[in-house]
Amino acid sequence: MAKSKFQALRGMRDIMSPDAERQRALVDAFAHLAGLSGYGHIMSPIVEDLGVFLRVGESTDVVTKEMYDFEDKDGTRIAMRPELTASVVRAFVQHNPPSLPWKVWYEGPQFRHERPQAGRYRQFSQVGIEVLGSDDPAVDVEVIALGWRFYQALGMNEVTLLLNSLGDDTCRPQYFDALETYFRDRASELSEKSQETLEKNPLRVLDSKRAEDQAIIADAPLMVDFLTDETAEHFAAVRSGLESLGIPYEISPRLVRGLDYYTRTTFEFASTALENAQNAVGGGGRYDGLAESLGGKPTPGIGFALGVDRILLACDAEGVFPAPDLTPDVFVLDVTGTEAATVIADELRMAGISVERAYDGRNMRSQMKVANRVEAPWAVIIGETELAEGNVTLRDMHGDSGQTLVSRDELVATLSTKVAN
RNA sequence: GUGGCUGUAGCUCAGGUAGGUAGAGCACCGCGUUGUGGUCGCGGCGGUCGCGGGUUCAAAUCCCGUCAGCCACCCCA
Repeated sequence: MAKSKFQALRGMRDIMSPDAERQRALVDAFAHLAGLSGYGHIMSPIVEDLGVFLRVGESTDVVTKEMYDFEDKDGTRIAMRPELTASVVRAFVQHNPPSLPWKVWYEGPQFRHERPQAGRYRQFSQVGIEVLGSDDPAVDVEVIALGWRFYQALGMNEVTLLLNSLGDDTCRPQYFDALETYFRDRASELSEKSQETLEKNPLRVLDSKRAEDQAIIADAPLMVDFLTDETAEHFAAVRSGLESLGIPYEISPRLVRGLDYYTRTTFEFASTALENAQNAVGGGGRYDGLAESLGGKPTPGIGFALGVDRILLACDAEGVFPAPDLTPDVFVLDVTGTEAATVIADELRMAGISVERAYDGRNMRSQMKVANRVEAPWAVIIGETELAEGNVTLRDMHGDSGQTLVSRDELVATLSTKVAN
């Protein structure tokens, strides 16, 4: 490593070309799909009042331990968003959109102060959607399908959809109690860590990966056995909808999610191509009580967030969705030392032809080497004799058609045709 | 947050377990071709061996600390 006085903060990194272009292409693909389904783009602030997030996850590490929060210059307690659902719901409550359901998609960085690992960064990026104002199971199906179709659009095949229902206000408390009783009776057999988790939220004990907890978790009561008729019906409608779309899913009765606000339908997308523990490439669910807890009218909501960085890692593992090709159409060389290269490059670019060129008055051999390195299929050579006669030399860098003399007036037209092919 | 592994040129890595003052391949630059690339040949640039301290006549090499990355736990996207 060359010595440099500063480096990016822990868990944060510079995403450079061509990875940055690849990430943008991913977001473009997502925006396209979301647009096809009638979702509008929302760009919300990166920082919010701390309270926006406190309401949504008081028993979660995301909110209690990992949040980047600080006091603003006027004393307000603010936080860099650790997730986007809360921000979007805050925006929904604030603007009270007249026509429901309100459907939005988003993309952007989020911050969590965790110990970094591959696929887990302190600043990470997600794409996602949220729908507020309808609890029609068709909405659940549309949301899940959009996530699924997105992975497909990227070429990913090794994604598993895990599905569960966490119940609603009427049935969840009963399940919660049953689970708490069950775990408390066996607390001594649980790992120390799980005993702590039990105090905060018995549901989350189900998430433990510690070997000593597995036997107890395996026999724990299941939410599905506690669902009210109405909730069970909703869940059945969601499953049936997914089946009619041919979207495969796996019922995962112990799937719980990281944030407290989830109700009824919850789901996670896991990549089987990722071998490490960071194999969840997306997740989401219903949060029918969130709008109300942020001061709005009771409004059902559902959404998901997909981890951009992890998706890209999974794409690498599957060998799909490569970075976009940045090869220029044309490379302009100049040995006259005039402004001709500058002018011609500009003309071509304005005609929609991508152009790279040589700088610093290097000799022709060097310029050709650069043209070769960037793999431009065409080279425009500006020399003394050509320039004097109002011409330019056009060289085919790939094929064997050699090079021809082209009048400067016809260069743009000639190259436009060639590049189009 | 806990434990472990790793950190040498832009990249991938050797050297470290017998301390003696840094190497390879690729990449980059130049020459062979005073206006023509890809191959080949020759030459060159490039590192205070993550950082700080200690032991020693001498440290990339041993010791301590620290920072960063990775792995498991945790958490979750």
